[in-house]
Amino acid sequence: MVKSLSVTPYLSRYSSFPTVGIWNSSIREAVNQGHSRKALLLFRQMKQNGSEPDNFTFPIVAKACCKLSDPKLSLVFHTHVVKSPFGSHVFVQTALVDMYVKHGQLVDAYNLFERMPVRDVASWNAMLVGFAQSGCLGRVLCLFHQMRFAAVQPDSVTCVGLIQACLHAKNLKMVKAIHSYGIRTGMDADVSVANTWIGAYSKCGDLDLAKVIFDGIDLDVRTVVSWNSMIAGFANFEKFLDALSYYKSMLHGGLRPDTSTILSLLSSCVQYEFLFQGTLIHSHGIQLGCVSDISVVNTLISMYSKCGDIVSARLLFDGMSHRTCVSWTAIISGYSKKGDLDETLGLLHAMGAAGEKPDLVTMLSLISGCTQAGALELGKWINSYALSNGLRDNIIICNALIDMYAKCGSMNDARDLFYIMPEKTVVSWTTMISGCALNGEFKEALDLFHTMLERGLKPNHITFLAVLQACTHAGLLEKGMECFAMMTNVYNIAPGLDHYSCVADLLGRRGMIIEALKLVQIMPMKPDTGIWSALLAACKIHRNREIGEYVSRHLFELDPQVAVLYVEMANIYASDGKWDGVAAIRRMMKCNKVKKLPGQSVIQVNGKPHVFTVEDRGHPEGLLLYSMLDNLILQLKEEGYLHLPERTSEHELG
DNA sequence: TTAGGGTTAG
Repeated sequence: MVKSLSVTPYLSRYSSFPTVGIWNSSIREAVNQGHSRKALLLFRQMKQNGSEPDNFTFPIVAKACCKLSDPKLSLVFHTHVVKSPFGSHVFVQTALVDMYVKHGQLVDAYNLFERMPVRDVASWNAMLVGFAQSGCLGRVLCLFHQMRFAAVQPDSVTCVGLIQACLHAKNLKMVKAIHSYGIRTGMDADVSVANTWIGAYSKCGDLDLAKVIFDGIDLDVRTVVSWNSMIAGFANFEKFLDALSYYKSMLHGGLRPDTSTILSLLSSCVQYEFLFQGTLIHSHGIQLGCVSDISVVNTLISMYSKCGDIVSARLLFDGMSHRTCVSWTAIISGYSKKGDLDETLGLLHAMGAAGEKPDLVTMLSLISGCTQAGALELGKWINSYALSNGLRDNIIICNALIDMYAKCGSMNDARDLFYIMPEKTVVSWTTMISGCALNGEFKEALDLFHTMLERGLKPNHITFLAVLQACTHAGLLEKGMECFAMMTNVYNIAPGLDHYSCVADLLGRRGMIIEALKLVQIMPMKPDTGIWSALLAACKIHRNREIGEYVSRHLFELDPQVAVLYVEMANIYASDGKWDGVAAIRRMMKCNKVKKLPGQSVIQVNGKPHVFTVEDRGHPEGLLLYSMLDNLILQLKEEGYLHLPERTSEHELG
């Protein structure tokens, strides 16, 4: 039955005896207002009225079908088109190609495209965008060449499609090549093309270039999408303050932010120190009417839990009338990061009871929670859960599980999983190398690194960091220096501060303090407290008071509130018999109001966390623990390990 | 043309 009443508003203002043109305008109006079902009803009514659809009608109806994404409906529509005398018209066939592309039916789209007797720029674009969105860069480039061979002039849509394909392939070089092609052909004047470039460069990590393009768009031409693309770029790299500053400029310029702006901004707000600003954005979202959008609520839950305000996150979650898998994951992730495994598991069960199944991201949040809490048993349970739910075939899940096993000290489980993985990525190898380094399996770490290279995998900056850490902990100076040189010479990876820290630590531990200091002085970035601390520790081990004083001056300047630094320097003076130096440090600590908070270790036994500090006698089984420790030290000495560090090596201070 | 929950290091 045709509900004629529901479609009359679109027709009544034109005529009671509509022509094909009037039918087309009415259908177009319904589609543009988002009323796709009404558009289809109008189309049906048009045919029942005896009006024959023309080459303009079909593309509009195809657009309605696209929005409804119902393959059955599309098939019915296709049969209508075939029967029509306009079925072979280029507009109509292009609309069909586009419809199949939007439904993800690329084979059907391409079959139709290949049989088209005439193709215009829109037909080529529809197919090209289809391949681009599926990440087939090779096919996109091939189609682009064929298009130019067929003497069809590419336009801004072609350009956007090409950029999307390069983004899928994460090919920054190709993005730049297409950018220069776009400039040569004058397509950069189109704001939507410029917006795509901003998005492309920021996704590839080149935020400076994104800024250059953004600045190049005239103020009165910039759209909300231009601003959103820039803000999303900062959000991708968790640069909240930059994102916020652009948001403020956007407001100053009189533009009204939309849901996308709020979502990006919220997703970049991930630190406790920004919680207040996050709350302000939340209220902006309410003013703008965005919080009725479920995605915004999900992101708010995530924002509050990442900023450490799990209570607000839970309030929002509990107040939701409808929850998706993303909502459950956001709150589970919050509790899991907090280390609250009881609540995490409770929510996982509640999720199942509510009829939602955990997906890949939910599983990753759960595994990462176990890793942080050191909950090996629960981690194993999640492993079997993933296995029985068909999620254990996923490389990312396996990588997270390997990391969990390694960080919980269960290297055999990590190995078992690593070796049965049918396919491994650089992340898998890096996780395993890093796990070996963490657990003192230095030879295995280096063997894995070489096997990885032999298999033709390209290590990244994190792989090198893991390898350098293995070398540092094992004291393998030559090997470490070899890998450090390999980074730049073979793999063209510029070492970061962390890599320099590792090498400085490696040199310092071996007593090459002058060489370590020289490295710190010549490196291209400003040394941080970490690298100076490594040098200070080396000065302490090798009793180098002179360089120790120089290093500590830098450290005091950078952060005068770090207690360890005073302790280390006092130890250097004490070991040199310079008691006036020790006294001076004590005075500095008092003057700067520094208090030494002891470091803590946490271990879970039978699901219960136990917290320890240095020389902690407060544990209920403290006496037993220390007698066991003394026993172990005695046994080690008997085995020939004579140079054990003293348990109370720290100089009494504070 | 822009957007939500997440794996390797730190």
